Amino acid sequence: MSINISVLEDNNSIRASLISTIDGHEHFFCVADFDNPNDAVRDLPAIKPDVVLVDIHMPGGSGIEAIRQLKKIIPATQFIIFSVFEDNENIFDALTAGATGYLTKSSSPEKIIEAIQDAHNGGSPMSSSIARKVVSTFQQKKVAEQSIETLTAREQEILNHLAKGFRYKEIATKMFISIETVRTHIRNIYEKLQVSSRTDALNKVFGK
Amino acid sequence: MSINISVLEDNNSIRASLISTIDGHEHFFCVADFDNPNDAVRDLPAIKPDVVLVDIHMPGGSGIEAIRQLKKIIPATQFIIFSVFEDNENIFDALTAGATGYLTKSSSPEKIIEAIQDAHNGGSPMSSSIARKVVSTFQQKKVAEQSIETLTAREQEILNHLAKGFRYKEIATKMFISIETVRTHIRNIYEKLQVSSRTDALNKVFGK
DNA sequence: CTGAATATCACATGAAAGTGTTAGAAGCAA
DNA sequence: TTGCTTCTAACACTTTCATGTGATATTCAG
Repeated sequence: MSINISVLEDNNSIRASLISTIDGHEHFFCVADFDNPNDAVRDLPAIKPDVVLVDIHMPGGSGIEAIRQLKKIIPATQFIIFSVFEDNENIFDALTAGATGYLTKSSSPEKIIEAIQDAHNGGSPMSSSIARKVVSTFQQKKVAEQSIETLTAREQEILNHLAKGFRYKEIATKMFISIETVRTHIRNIYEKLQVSSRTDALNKVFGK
Repeated sequence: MSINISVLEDNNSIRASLISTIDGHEHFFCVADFDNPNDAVRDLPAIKPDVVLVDIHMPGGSGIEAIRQLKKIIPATQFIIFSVFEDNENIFDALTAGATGYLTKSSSPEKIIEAIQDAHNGGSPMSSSIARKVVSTFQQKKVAEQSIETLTAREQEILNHLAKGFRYKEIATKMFISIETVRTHIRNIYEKLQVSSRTDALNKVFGK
């Protein structure tokens, strides 16, 4: 089972080095390489490689933007970022654009090979320090979760319905209680959360 | 530089195996082990280990719940899940509860040692297949991003104000337009998004 | 047992939000 | 020019929401 790979990287020597790393592996084939995003966006949809290694900063555009466009056309292709940068901004943007892996340029050839294999097998290769940054975005909700704890079970239940956009009437029906009871609970919720509207309450509890 | 580690795992043989893996390493010390969450929540705050390996399913409670409680008291301690399960539910819950790593029980002793080291050094050790599940939650926003593109600049501006919970009157003042105009824009926004309330619109655009 | 917390229900009032319809001004493209 | 889109604005009407001020029942800990 062979893997077809493409490289998008403006630096000639880095690109050459990547290609030789890839072609040095028995089942890996570098089927196309580009030094600018435009050519890549134009040609890759016809080539449909399994995996593409993508640099972020290139003269002529961002590799992230290229991924955003290509992922719509060839969603089965896996994109791995290959960048010197490790900041939250780039990582987050890359992942939302459709990248499934994130390598730093200091990665060894062995790591690169392993990452390509991982991505092709449905994994998301990334260093554990990058994973931490991804994970930490999940944990920023902890502040909000404290305020939710002051609510009773019934109140939390109603809050979740509010979050889904149900009207008081609908909530009442779903919970087999009167609309007046729903009102009362919501009044208490708002008081505990120190807000005075549905949207404010949701913003307070479920972050922005 | 040595690392103090604790183990929370109900299965006696697995726990013993973990402990021997840890103590077999030069700079690792297993300073405490527990076979149930209650004892761990009671004793760990005084012990303050650097890293804790935590099983999810135990008679007496969930390891995830234990992490949730402990992380508040000893936030510097790193928690690594050690579970047979690899489903979205558990992974997501564990990370929001405060776990920074996620290992499956099939991990080799070498991987375990490496994971402990990673977690202690600020990383989030996890397999690339688990990372993929984390990453995919980021990418689910793509559907929403398409619907936002159909909105005009002015409409998007108003949508953002809606998201912050401002009332029509406030939005009108901020944007130097009449409240009637705000209404009109919002009517158009709702039509484009195929919704009929503020909350529904926000859920549609800014994921749930 | 008693009081606090929770859950339930009610009525009144005004503010806010949503719906239907219409319409003028500006800009841009065919 | 004609037509389309966007931004702007207004009026009428209905529904939903927020607030104030009550009340009763249940549960559970001290």
